[in-house]
Amino acid sequence: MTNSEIATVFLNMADLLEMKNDNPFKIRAYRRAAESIKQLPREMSTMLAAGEDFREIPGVGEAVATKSEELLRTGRLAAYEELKAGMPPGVLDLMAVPGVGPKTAYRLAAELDVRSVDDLERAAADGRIASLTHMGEKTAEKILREVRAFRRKDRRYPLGAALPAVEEIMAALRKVPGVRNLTPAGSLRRFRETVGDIDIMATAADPEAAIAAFVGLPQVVEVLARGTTKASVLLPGNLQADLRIVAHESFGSLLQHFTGSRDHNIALRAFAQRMGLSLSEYGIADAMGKIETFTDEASFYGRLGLAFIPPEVRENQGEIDLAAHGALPRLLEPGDVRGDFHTHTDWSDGQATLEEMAAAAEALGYEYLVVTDHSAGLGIANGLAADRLRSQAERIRAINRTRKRTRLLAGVEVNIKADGRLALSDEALAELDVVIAAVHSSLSQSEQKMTRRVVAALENPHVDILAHPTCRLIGRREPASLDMAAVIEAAARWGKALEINAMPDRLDLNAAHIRQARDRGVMLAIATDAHAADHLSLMRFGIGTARRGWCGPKDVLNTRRLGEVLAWLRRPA
DNA sequence: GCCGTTTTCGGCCCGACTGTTTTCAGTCG
Repeated sequence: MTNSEIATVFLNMADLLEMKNDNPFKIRAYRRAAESIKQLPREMSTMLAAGEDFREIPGVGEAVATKSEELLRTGRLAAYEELKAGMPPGVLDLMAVPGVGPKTAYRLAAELDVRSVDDLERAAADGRIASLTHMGEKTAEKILREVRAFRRKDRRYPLGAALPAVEEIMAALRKVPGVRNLTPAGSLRRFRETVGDIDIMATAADPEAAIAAFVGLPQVVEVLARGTTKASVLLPGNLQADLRIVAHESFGSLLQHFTGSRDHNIALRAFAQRMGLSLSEYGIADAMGKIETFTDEASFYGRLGLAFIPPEVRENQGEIDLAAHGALPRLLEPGDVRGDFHTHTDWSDGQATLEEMAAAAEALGYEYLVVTDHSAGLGIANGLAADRLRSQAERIRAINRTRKRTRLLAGVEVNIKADGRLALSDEALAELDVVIAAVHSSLSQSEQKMTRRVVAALENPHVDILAHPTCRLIGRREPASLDMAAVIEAAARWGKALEINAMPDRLDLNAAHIRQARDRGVMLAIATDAHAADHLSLMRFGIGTARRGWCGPKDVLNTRRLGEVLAWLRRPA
């Protein structure tokens, strides 16, 4: 049973308890524990096998620890089954519809025998919902609208699609006179790999002009709401974007509030409360109720005695305590990056020539660019066998003689075959500056098999970096089942680096695994997997993901100078 | 149910919006 399955059980328990009007703080405790479990960097099954205490997990105490263990050992939870048995069937499913919470779901299930979203739509359409006490026509209409939107709406959007959309909108709004402080908020600002909708905040001399410009953008498909300081629109693909024009004096607290995460804000308010202060989006109130306002986030956090907390780590994962002690790590910044470790050219399936890639790397000011075309082998277009690889390395050396600013390193992305052997001989690999190894096929192997396979590749003394370790494609392909703790352990033992693949649809490793690897002292290499010259600019997605994994410059290989990188590559096997 | 540089008991984040209501409950972020 995975962490996310366990978390779902506790979230469902919280909903069921809420339907029964149980103690709201108990309900919140279950939700907090679930959130904490969902964000764990390690599988609870692994922790159980290692004999670790679940009560070390924030928000998890005696009860949740025992229940988690029961779930892991038996696959069921008696208390949960009992709770469900006392409730109308299907009641939890109704809550998938926005606007239908536990109380509404329970009433509809109990009083109208609504058991599914389909039932819900019928009950809303035929007047039964409107006939209930404390509900009416408007409630029924809203539910009907939400059910239909729910059916056609894609849930979350990949950051790689949302971020360019936001930048386009902001570029247009920047041209509106008097618009200042344009900043994205929400999960996009925190660099989550997917976002639910887009939130943009700004101050403006003439808010209504800013709103008018926003709803008038050419990419707007539909205007959902338009007020004097806030508007919501639908972009292509049903992506919702909100613009909020806020007062300048409260911009800091408002941006902080709308950046979240929810859990970070809850924890921050609890922290403030212990100081006798009360937080809201409008500022910080003292015991007398006097509100102090903040024009920027740093002074808002500062008033609480906290260092500025970067948006990427605002997930209630210990950042508040560290900020209170001035002990937050300095996170990686774009200017720290000196090169890229995973790129393709037209020698295999890339689009650009070696020279074009070198020129693009120079334009970025890189000290080095590692060329890692695919190896020959199973299912990979135009992969290089040993002889072509040798020719490419010669060509690279020739280019290095003419270009001084960026050094090309000869590498390969060698395929890890289904049995864990590599697609190139040790002799061929030995001639190269950098070897990255990656799985590309047989992705549905069992966890044991896949783990053994990847660990075997890491064990090869010529392999330097494991690329896109889980092979996931966000929204399209689930990660391969892989015991990441074992992979990290292997990388630590043999001094290998793990890749943070910066392709926005990969972002692999993910933030939780990055933090786990970093905490274990494993080197990380951020790489774009570029298949064209302009893909080198995707590095920022890798940097954002590394920041979500708490990485600073020393945790990341490509912050090193060329000489240090070459020394690292010669490390003893 | 969880948790402790105010507590092992007594607290637990805050505000807006909506709809159905004579004062508030539910939902959301």
